Amino acid sequence: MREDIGQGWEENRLLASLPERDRSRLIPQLEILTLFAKETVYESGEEMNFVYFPLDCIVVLISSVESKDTVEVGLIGYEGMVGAPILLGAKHSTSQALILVEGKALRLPAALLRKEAKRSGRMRELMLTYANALLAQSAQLAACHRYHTPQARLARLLLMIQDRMKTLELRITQDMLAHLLGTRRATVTEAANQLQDNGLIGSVRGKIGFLDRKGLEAKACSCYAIITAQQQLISAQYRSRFQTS
Amino acid sequence: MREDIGQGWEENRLLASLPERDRSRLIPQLEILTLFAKETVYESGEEMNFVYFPLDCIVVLISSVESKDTVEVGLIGYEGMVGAPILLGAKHSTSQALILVEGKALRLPAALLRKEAKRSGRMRELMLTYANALLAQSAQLAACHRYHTPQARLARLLLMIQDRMKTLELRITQDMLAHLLGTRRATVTEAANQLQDNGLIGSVRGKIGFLDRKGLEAKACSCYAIITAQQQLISAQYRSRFQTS
DNA sequence: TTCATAAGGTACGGGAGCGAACCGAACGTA
DNA sequence: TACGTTCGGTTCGCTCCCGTACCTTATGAA
Repeated sequence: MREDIGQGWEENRLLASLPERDRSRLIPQLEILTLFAKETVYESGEEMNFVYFPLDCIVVLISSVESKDTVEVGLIGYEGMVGAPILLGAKHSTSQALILVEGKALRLPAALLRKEAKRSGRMRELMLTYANALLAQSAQLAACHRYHTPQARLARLLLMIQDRMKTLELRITQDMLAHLLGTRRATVTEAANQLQDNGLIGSVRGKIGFLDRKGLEAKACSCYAIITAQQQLISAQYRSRFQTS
Repeated sequence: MREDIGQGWEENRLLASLPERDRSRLIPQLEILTLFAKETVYESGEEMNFVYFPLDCIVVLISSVESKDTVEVGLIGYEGMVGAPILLGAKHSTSQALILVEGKALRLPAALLRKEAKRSGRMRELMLTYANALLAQSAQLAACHRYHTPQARLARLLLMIQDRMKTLELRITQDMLAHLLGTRRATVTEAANQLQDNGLIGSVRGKIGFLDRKGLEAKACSCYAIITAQQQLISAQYRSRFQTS
């Protein structure tokens, strides 16, 4: 019953939802580390050597058609893991994984994940369920980026980020937001200023403060509710299946 | 060594790639049926009671934000299966699955798939690998729909469809193509006429004929090559892992 | 043959977002 | 304090695509 207290696994919902037996076998193999904003976890096409369980950092999955033409296709925080496709037999990442918000994460060598997933059916099922959430998210975002206004998408994205943060201040540049939304920076500026004029956010150089969550939800497109509902459905599956937490 | 000849499983690459033992257990449980164009296999949010292995039909996965605002997020033919998320623990479909091209498919009750997947690690791995291809496809299409011109996307889509057909004549309306590309029908008309003027396709009421494949590839966006390469990588994994076919 | 319907062609105004560029201000680093 | 760099605000013309609408023609059932 060794615990390695302070590792912080309780902060990650996937790890916290693991059956006690599986988790205690996993924990000693986990390495805690700090991930810094704008660092790349996986380059597109690159081999995935580790999986990461975010504790308080946020990672975004990015798909691109040219080096500068990019869009967000997934957002990952403490509720999930980076590298889920490894469980699907993938060796190489098909998208870029970028640190959006600095913070800590636990990482595990891909080979060990494969071994443990083979051993424990429950652990495998749990993580596959999360992979399903990623798939649903990607599909929804495809439609979102196609149809919704920059402002609605910005509001949605900010809400999704905020859900994965503990503070009310987000360190991010409009340039980065533009890459995630697949628009120009100037478009983000306009959208952000509108939100600010409505008192929903406070936007200053390199930072965005959350002022009025309800108001943001009103401005956000329906995709926010859809994606959030899907993720909560997943969480419910965690609990109902494993009776943990 | 019963064979149930004529079931047609050889036509589906996933089934054909299964280890002989797994396949022979699966085949007696498969039911062959004809799927008709414009039929819905799964409605979005609906329970998935069966998985389908297309033989010569083509199914498209559609994501939507409003009933009329839709985009294609995945295309499935004889190389894959409809309902892969069931393997990820999903009960309900998160996207609509629509028959794009009429044809035959083999279907299997979801419960039986779960049972067989639990029994055979190889079968599970094979199908998860395909799920990974779907994930990659969805992500790539998100960027594609955001950045590429209607004409390039139309060419890409037509090529992807043609890859899954045996004939050179596709029965499809421009209205349907518009739904898949997430544009107006009028936009499809213009794009299709341009392709026709270049002698790449023959477009008549409700039908499109493929005239110049190389030419189409030249007009298609890079996403065609990217998605195709990913799918072929998957196929390579089938073979290398299971030494079948 | 008739007729309703489905499918495609075309046109028009309009607006949203693009690309590019420039400027000023804030930041941090020496 | 000074300076280079990063970041945000703003502008310009422009283009592509949208929404809408109307018309013609093919299709197939009555």
